[in-house]
Amino acid sequence: MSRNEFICDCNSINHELVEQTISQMPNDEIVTNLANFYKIIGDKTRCKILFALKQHEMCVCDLANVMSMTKSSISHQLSKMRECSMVKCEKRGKEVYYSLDDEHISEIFDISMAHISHRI
Amino acid sequence: MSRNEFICDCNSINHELVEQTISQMPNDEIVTNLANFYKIIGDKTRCKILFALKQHEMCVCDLANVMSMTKSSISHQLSKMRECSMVKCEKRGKEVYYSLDDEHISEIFDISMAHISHRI
DNA sequence: TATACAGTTGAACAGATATTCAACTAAAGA
DNA sequence: TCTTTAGTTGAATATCTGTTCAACTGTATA
Repeated sequence: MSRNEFICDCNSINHELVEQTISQMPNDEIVTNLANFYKIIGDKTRCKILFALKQHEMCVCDLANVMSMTKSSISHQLSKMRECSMVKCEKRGKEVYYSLDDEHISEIFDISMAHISHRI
Repeated sequence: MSRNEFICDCNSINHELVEQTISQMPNDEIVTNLANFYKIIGDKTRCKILFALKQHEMCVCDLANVMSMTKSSISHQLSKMRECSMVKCEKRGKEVYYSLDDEHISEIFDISMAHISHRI
């Protein structure tokens, strides 16, 4: 990348550092996935759903009552969480039981919780 | 909480589990903080800023060039990241140098990255 | 088979949020 | 002191996102 391709014309730019950082930046797909993953946790409703499912598998009605929200609203959120493989579901009779998709989710949630508690 | 206070009138509710989960739910302040923290990482631009600052401290112009974005836009994002103590800054001459606020941020970012890479 | 129930889904709406633009502050150098 | 430069800030706009509502699917039961 040559000098005049830089978007900002400040004189204080550390060109070597900028170019090195660009070259080390993870590819767009990874960054997108990382951001999308955190966007999902970055919502009170979904945080609480994760916390609830960490305790025990639950059907949509259970979750609706835990959260004091409508089934529809919970179902929409669960759909997003399924999309990114945060939760999995299993239909048993008329009910659909949801649980965390894998141990990773629980772990990362614990670490984050500890991190936050540490800062308050 | 008595039976008729439940928001959803399904017959399949596991009342004991629901009440137990509600009682174990972290208080609202903690959930809010957790969600807000992740909302900040849950954005491509801010993910990239974090990645860049993990490599080295940088001024706003450096970051603008790394990201190919305007100084104003970067500055707005840095402001949000400062608010939740993700980054800190230090004015030296005309420039303002930004860096990650503490080791926690770097750690949690690494863990998340490993987690995501694992899933792709 | 008809009905009730658990859950899903798409459209619509309201509130949140990222970027742009222009005006501003503060520091450096002429 | 005047000008330039690095960065900040508030308002405006466009886009995104969470919840609601109503209609729908599939399963259980009377």
